Amino acid sequence: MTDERTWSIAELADEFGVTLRTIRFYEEQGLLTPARNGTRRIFADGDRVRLGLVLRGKRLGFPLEEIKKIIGMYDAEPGEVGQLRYLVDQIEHRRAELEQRRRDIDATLSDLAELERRCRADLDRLTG
Amino acid sequence: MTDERTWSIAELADEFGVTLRTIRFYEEQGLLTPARNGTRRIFADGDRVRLGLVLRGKRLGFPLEEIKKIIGMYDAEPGEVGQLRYLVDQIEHRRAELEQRRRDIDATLSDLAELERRCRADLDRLTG
DNA sequence: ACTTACGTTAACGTAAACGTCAAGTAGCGG
DNA sequence: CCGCTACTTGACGTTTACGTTAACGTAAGT
Repeated sequence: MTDERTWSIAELADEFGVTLRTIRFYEEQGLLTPARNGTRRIFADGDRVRLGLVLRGKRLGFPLEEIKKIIGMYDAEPGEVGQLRYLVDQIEHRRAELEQRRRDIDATLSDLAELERRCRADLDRLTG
Repeated sequence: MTDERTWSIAELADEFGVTLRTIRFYEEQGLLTPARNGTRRIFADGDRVRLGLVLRGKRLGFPLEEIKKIIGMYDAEPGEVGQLRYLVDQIEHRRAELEQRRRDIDATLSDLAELERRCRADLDRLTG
């Protein structure tokens, strides 16, 4: 059976290390769509997962608008053939983008490694 | 001999696909420090490299302030032992950050691959 | 001398992603 | 009923990273 547990806004904020304002803002932007009990927001497991995806996107430096599109791809209905082709196309696009990022990261890591090597050499020289 | 070629602001902007305003802004923020001929900016090879580093940092989603610190590490003087230790520390910090990013990228790529697999399966089913 | 190209500073405008009050509501223990 | 706690919706403020005029200088081509 599916996990029936739910969370309050404060619980989620606490768990993910964000503020209440942030979560409300994400809902306002259509990134989250929690249920309601009266006016109170009720977060189900799916909402939790989505928040995780949003924050992962943020760590990657994507703007929220981009993140929204990416997450949107996850829960798109199969729909018709044209939509599916379009979606596959989008996926390719994102993949290329991410692979470029990984190259940038690797280049930077390589630069940092070289820098660290030089630093350690200097340290060895200075401290004997 | 070192490459003595220089560039105008427009040449650099063109080469890197940014606006003049962007380059001027980067100078204002201390990310670039081109020489001058009167009021005109003269960019040497080092300035070009720095601009490349700035833009790579941007592709990675770092704010300019962070980028400034990172680039600052590249051309820090060896200096004293304490500074070197601090620098090595900083490098470690950045490295950890970047490695987290790479994990996020790999996770996302994996998600996208799974998504694409499902899309292609749907397409196969629909188109025979 | 006039235009065109290329450059300059100064200053105001803008969009994103929240922070930060302010003012109100809803439930619960005492 | 009182006060506390957790929650709500505005609404304005803030920072970052530039865009966008405005107003001007300079040097070359015709």
